[in-house]
Amino acid sequence: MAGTRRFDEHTLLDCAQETFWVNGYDQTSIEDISLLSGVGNGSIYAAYGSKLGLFLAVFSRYCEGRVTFVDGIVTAHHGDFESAVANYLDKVVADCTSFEDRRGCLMLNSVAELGTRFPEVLAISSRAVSRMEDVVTVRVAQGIEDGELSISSAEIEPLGAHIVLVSQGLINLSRIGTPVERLRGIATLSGRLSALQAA
Amino acid sequence: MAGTRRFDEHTLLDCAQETFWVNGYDQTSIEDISLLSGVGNGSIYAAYGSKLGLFLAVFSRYCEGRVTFVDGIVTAHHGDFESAVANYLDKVVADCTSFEDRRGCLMLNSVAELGTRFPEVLAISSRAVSRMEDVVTVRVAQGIEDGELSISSAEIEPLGAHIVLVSQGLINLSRIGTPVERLRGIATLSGRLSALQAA
DNA sequence: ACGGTGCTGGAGCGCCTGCTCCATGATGAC
DNA sequence: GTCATCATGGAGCAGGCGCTCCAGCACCGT
Repeated sequence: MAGTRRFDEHTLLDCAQETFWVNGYDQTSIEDISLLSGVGNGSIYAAYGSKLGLFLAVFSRYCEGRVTFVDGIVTAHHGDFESAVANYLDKVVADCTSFEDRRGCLMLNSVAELGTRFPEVLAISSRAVSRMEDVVTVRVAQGIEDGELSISSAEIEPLGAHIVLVSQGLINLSRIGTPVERLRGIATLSGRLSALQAA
Repeated sequence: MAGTRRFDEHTLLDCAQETFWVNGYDQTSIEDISLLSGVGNGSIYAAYGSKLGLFLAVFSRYCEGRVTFVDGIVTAHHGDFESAVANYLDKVVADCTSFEDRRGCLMLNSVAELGTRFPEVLAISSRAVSRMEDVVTVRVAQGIEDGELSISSAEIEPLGAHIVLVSQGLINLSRIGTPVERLRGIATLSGRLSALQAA
């Protein structure tokens, strides 16, 4: 077939993600992305149809990545339940404070900016959050099986959701510029509480 | 003095807040606010200087209101520590689910949309969050005094921050459309964990 | 009554940006 | 080697918006 795609989709999505993440959706113009990535706007519109189309491609990929990130942390860790929670929250804090501009999480930022306007953003986000909760909930269930914590079975799922919620709260605090040490202090306490260990 | 202000500032700020909250900063035009409030744009620019100036006036007032909201809930409640936390989280869930469009919290939304662009937004927000944490931390300290929970004094402040963080996490979940019953379930568990009561 | 002060709000300017169009040339089939 | 195909990206269009300007008028002090 003639006329095969010549631009590198991976590079384009990386550039677009960076710009959307730092500047937000409305403050990002297609021209910004075009200049940064070297891909002309005609090619972008041919491939994604609209600015929103490009954004949703970026956004879906990002959310997938976040789920994988959480899954990686939880799956890779070996240790009791309390240390698993502590490890998870530590990794989240380390991740979100690694950006000097404290840009937060593209998913959380986009939900706040675009949730009302574009239902697709809410749909993609809530699916991603659900999957994160599933990953954590599985670890909670395993903790019960191993006798590391005792809660009623009806509370397994809320506990998974609670832990994910706490991680998002930490990212939020980091977004407003909370110092790392303080974040770590809160994360440590939150982790112990989530593992039902009196402080 | 001649030429006294004729438009009602309270009405203007209410209209502006509503529009900024529902549509976000960038999607709100001065003309929108002008039409909704009946105040001409010349008057708005005379009073606030710029779109950002108007927004910051709205935003400061909103954040003040949120601190007062939290303070009112915590101060008005009489009961043991666990019920105080449960009551606080319940009220927050009730508040943010009372909007059918699940618009979330103007403070959290604005931090996400404008945090990078306008440092003033971060400054105002972090001050407001600090004050909320202070209010809750005072109640935690009182709980210790009353012998309702035993944690080291170094953990009083992180626990206050943790509880505020959880409330923001719940608002976030509500923003993506989580059903009320599920929010309440998570809030109940989170409350018990925060009060160091095994579930 | 009267005059002046300064608020008011509609009209308009300039800029930005999402999107379209099209001449170009690289590509692959034959 | 030749040709048809189609991605490419710069130029341009149309609409929206932040902000300014100014003529008019409501208000208050005298």
